[in-house]
Amino acid sequence: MTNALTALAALGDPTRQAIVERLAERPHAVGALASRLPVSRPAVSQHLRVLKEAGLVEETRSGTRRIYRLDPRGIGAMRDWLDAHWDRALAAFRDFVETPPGEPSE
Amino acid sequence: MTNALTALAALGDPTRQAIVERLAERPHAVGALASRLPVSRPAVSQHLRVLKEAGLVEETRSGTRRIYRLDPRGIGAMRDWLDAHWDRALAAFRDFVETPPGEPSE
DNA sequence: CACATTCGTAAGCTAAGACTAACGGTAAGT
DNA sequence: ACTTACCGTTAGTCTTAGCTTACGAATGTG
Repeated sequence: MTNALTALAALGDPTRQAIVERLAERPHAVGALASRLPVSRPAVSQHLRVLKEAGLVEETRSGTRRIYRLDPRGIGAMRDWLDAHWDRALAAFRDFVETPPGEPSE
Repeated sequence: MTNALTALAALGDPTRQAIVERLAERPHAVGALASRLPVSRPAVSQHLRVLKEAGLVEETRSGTRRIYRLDPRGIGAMRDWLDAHWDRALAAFRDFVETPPGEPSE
């Protein structure tokens, strides 16, 4: 799935943020990620599953190891979502400034 | 605070995502937001506090009402973070393709 | 074939946080 | 001054989800 809201929810966890930052440098195996994180290897495995279902990482098998790397499409979907809301926020801000005495909502 | 990781954590909750989408359209008062969400008004108030501390929304008072609107700076910080990781993900992907038999991690 | 390595999954525990209800405070109207 | 409207805060409950331990599957090696 490449849903921006699902991806945002997946990146809400600090451990998953750290995993994404490591994977942004280069692809990693599960054990290599866990050795540099304050959580156990199964915990990393569970986080990788969430990130994978959110479309943020991809998996390739190399022997008994699973190599994980970032999926640029997932990151791109989030960026598009933020771009759209950023533009709309600026437009809403302009409307807010240009109409001093209005009813802003229903 | 305008930290991208804090902002991402704040946007991890579905209710806060819905609030941000409403605020992207136009500024809203707390009660107006709660009337269109499946949660109570105090819950919306708590979510708005988290979003405010994350630098994603701003507050202006108008009588007894508090008008909330998106803070473009917070959205911009998240977009910058994603841009950086998107670029690094592409670079790491190139390295991965160009080095078939390597040790991908330590 | 036996053994080691790497990893995913299941079960269980625990802590974080999302929610509601009740209360208090401030501003506008009459 | 009294009432109404709108909102933040607190206390408390309860669900969610992240973590660890234990186990089993898959691949590679001697």
